[in-house]
Amino acid sequence: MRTEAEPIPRMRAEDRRELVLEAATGVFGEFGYFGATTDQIAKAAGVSQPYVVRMFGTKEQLFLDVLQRALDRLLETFRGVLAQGAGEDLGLRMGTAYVELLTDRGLLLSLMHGFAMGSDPVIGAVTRDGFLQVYKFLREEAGFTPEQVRMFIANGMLVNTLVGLRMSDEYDTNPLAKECLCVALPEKLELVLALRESQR
Amino acid sequence: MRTEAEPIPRMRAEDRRELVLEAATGVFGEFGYFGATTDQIAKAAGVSQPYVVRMFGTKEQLFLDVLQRALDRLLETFRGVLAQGAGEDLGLRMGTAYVELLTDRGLLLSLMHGFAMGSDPVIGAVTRDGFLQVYKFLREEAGFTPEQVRMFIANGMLVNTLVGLRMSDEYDTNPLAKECLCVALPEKLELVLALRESQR
DNA sequence: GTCTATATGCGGATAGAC
DNA sequence: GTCTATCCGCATATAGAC
Repeated sequence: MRTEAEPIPRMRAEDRRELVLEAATGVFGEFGYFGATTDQIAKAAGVSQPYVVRMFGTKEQLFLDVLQRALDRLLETFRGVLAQGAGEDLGLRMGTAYVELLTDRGLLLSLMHGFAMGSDPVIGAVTRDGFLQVYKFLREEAGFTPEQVRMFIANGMLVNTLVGLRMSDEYDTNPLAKECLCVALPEKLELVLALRESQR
Repeated sequence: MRTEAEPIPRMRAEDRRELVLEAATGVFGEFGYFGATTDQIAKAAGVSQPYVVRMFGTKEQLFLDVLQRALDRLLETFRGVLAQGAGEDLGLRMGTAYVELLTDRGLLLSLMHGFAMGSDPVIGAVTRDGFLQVYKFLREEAGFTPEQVRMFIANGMLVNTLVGLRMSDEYDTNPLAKECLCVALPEKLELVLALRESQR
């Protein structure tokens, strides 16, 4: 029973779309493509489930859009760091920027879930291409040596894994988890720990 | 209509269980926990879907058993390498052994999918513990320095990612994919490429 | 030890009103 | 632009026979 006093919250399609993409990023990041439901995403975005499907056509298309958005942000962030100068500490600054992307809940984790879906004919093709875009950027734009690229990406995947594992949840209670985090994420530890409170 | 000429293939529960675990490892590795279905696993193992559920109680328990088996094999493999001597090339030999584990289809990929499920109350707890077991082994048994541990695990996660992405599928057709693989997996490239044929 | 038949619940998608 | 109602298929799990 709606009255004029409580109007349906409408907004421009573009804004609503961004809102849903943001919500979907968080849910896909936490549960993966198959584990996430369009209803969870809808609730997180504050809209109805059919509307989510309506906006993107299919769940798969929504996931692809989430991946594309995540990739765009990642490259945009890296280019921003590069634009501030390409000194010897470029790798370190980009590593820091990478970890700071974790504040956009699910962004890197959605990509990670995508990386594990290489055998899917459509999602696999998109994620492979996205990964290669990043590789190409590091080599050709950032000017990393092959060895630097390898180390940079490897460390990124390590960060993804530890965040996906929620290892920091046990930082205070499990001494081994604390030690593992200190060893695996030197320089980045504080950033990762700072995120604990902000997420649930 | 069965006759005595085509008997139902029975076997000891233990053997059948191992058969199903092997099949489940492959399917979970390819599709992840939510993406895989007990029916796919049953077909891969050559048994009926209800029997798979009957044997393990629930799909979740089956996945947990798959993860435990994978972890056991991983540590068993590492201990085998360590037993052959702890020279300076230990890291290299263990890295090679790790990649060779890829021949057990889905073993490392199942673990990777588990790593992405840290927020699941039960699966997350198990995978965190498993990851820490490996960390502990590397530090305390293999005697790696913190830096060696970080590099070793980071490279392992990089291998997982590229395999999960099926990047090697494009080795022959996409020059950038080829270059990326050469850069990311020096020393391990041949091993990974050799696996292409053996999988589908 | 293993199957067939089936109950049940859930999730993506569609129809159509407002 | 956004919702409610609902269909339909699929996947896990159960019941029970052989």
